Amino acid sequence: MNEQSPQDNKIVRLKLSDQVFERLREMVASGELAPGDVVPSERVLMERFGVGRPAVREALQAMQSKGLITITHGGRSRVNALTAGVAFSQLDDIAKLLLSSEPANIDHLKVIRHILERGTARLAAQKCTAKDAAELLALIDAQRAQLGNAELFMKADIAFHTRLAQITANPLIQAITEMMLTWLFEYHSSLLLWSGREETTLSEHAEIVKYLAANDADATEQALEAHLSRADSRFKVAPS
Amino acid sequence: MNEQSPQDNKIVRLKLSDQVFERLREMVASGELAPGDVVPSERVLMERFGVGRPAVREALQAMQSKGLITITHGGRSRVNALTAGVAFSQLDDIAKLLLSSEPANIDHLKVIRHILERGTARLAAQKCTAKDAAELLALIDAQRAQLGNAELFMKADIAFHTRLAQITANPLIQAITEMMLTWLFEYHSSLLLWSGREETTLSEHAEIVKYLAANDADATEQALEAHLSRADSRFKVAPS
DNA sequence: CTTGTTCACTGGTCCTACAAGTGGCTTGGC
DNA sequence: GCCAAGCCACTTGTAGGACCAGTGAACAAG
Repeated sequence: MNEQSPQDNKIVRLKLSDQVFERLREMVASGELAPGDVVPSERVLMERFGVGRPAVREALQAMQSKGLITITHGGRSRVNALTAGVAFSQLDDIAKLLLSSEPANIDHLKVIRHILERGTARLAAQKCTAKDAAELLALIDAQRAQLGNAELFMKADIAFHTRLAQITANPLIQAITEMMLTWLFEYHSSLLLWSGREETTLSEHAEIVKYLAANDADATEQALEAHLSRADSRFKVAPS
Repeated sequence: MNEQSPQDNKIVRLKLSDQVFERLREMVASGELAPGDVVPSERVLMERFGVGRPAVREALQAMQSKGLITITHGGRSRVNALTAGVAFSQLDDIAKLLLSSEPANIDHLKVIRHILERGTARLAAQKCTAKDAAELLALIDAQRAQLGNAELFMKADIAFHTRLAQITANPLIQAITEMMLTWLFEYHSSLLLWSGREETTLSEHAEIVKYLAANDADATEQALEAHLSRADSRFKVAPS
């Protein structure tokens, strides 16, 4: 018999809207509501579940905030394709709070970025094709074209790292990489300072691609780590 | 002048409830609403923002689903302490869907676990103290006591890996580690099969602690990787 | 075939009413 | 003086009705 804490025995009442949400999630999980499908209207769901409009609306709003459906005023709500990116986007609001309320969280996030991108680099090096390498080189050229525009340069930087992650064929890695970089960039966009090292960034990117193309996991990992260690200075908060 | 996609020019109307949510989030971000504080009641917020009760309720529900506040029926809502764990818990619902809808996502998640825990192990090996090592050994003993109970054994396993992550002094790493392990465990709890290798798990844990205590980052990483590679077989989906 | 209009549907917002739950204060008993 | 029980004013949960604002399909006119 399983040991339980006293709280395990408590009867936890679910709100009506939570129960409606569970039903809707089950409909998505089972395929009864498939991506692209129209979501039954509020009035239909009221009748089907025998509840009032507030409970239905609360459940639908929860579905939308989790990225499961898209609600349009006056239009018919639709079921979204279930992707990692959609799922993680619900973290955006609170990520902003976590990063602004505790400056140390910026450094914590950087550490995770290092760990994830090093592992990603190793994996990508094992799977990199000539096409992958060519597209990464094209992205380096596109980034070079943005010299002089800090914001577009950073966006191109994110595109490079996200495409690198794509080589792993792991959609979760790709989504998490893009999400973290977006947070680091967006949070600091107002503090971004020209570091004067963009050419260094570009040549480091090219070096990484060289090792990726050679399918050299160790060299790719080391080049990536060196790149990240130097690039971190770009994300330092300006002295106050 | 920044290049913009056609969508950047669209006028996006914010719902009233979204605007109320923004105000509430700003109050949390600014400290006007601090952890432990009572959240103003629905009636007070209706008056303050000059909106109807539905808009206020929607915004408060969004705050709760993001873990920012706790609402109790009949009681006064409270502001939560902002932690990574609270933030990530909002992913639980959709993580279940992602993992059940696409079996490949289980493998994708395992890959990320490998990458994160390897990096975590390296970092932890650099920071491990005798106290850390002693507590890990105690957790191994506690896990040994759960032989014969698959569910509690797995919970003890999660506790071991989470405590290991704690050594890094990075709350984000700790929260993410615990979250991922909980997903992998919970999702498969109905499919869990005795692998007969629990003693191996325990001795591998002890080996990891030995290298942690010696502050040997390379050996810790390799031992952890070997452990994860073997342990992965335990999470295989039973043939259908 | 294109464009404009209409209308039935959709979601957004509000108000009123009542049910159910919580927490603080008061009172009575020991 | 302390503690427990009860009460009440507050809270959130749920519902129905009403009206506003937006969308999309159908149809008519040019």
